[in-house]
Amino acid sequence: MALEHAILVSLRERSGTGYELARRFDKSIGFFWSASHQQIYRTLKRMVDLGWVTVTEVTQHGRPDKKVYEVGDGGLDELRRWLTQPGEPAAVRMELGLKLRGASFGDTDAVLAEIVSHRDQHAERLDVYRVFEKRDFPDPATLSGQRLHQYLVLRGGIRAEQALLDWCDEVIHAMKRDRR
Amino acid sequence: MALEHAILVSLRERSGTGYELARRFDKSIGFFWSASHQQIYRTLKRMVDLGWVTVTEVTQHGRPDKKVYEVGDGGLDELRRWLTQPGEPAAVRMELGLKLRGASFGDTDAVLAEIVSHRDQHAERLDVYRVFEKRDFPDPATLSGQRLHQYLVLRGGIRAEQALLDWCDEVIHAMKRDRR
DNA sequence: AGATGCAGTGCAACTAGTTGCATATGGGGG
DNA sequence: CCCCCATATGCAACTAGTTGCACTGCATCT
Repeated sequence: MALEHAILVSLRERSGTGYELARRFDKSIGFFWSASHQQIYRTLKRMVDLGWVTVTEVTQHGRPDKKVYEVGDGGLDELRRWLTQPGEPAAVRMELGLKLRGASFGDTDAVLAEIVSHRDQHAERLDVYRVFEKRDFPDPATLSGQRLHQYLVLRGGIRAEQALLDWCDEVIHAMKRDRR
Repeated sequence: MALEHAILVSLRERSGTGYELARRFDKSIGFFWSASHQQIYRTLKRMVDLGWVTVTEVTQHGRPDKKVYEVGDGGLDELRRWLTQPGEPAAVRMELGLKLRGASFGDTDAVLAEIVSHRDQHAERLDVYRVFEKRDFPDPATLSGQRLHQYLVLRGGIRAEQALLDWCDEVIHAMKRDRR
């Protein structure tokens, strides 16, 4: 599984609490790997047992105490091991494709309406990514190392959303034409 | 979950055995929804209990007996219900993005090598899809109904693979430049 | 005063999906 | 003759991920 590795990458960039990790998985990391806070807490516990991360309890004033996690030597070893170990290319999972394929057994217009709605959501995400791109990486040609890698991951998100958006538009166009 | 619905769509297009379904999930349906045979057998059993599909045992000569599944009225109802019920847009899950983001903590060249390998696999899949497109849908402008939907799903696969391929090329180019 | 929201951690029960194994029939190749 | 392959179905045990709930404490909005 990769959640451990997602956590290792994120904690390596900056140490933090389970709560903070959950926030990150709603934002940057979450653009290409999602996880709920329950899953994160459970996994952090397991990672402590494995010796991959160390935990420090921090007493706070005015808010609940927290546990700050850091990547230990075992975690670094595992990170490096995972990075060199090849994996399978991602299997595409398009629920909308499934619905489209089944559309003629039900309400074709309802499926079309859902595709229109998804189209708009992809357009919105794409806008968000484009803003990040302009704001955080105004001059991509000068990037190097970790910063370059971050930029390239964002480029992947942009390409994925753009492809989904274009596909939705193609489907909407073709289905509207077919309805006439 | 959507496996039930994937099976309903597939069985609606043509009735068949669990084994046959598993074959289909290795091919056409599998391009956008994968499932192992164990999962399929278990789900089929549950669907019989739910009254969504009916099963007929067929004695065979020369090979093991089989169970042919068909979509029943309950299954058709469920299919229609599912088609009108909106769902979330797919969360993008890019393990390669994760590795890229973590690359600077380990062996950058190993990550690059994996991206090159994935690039080739996406190119291969894309070729397969392009062959299907030319062979099965030589004149897309004339398509209608179910055939049109099948074509559009294939178009989604093509766009997804093309986007992944282009992204891999962008990453490879940028990382090679950075290495110099 | 009460509601809402953010920060913070966690259990219990469930659904989804994977991996390894077991079993049976019959055909083809070494 | 034995092993592998294709057809065909399935259990058991595991890992992964979701959903719903419970608790604390402070700040801010109504």
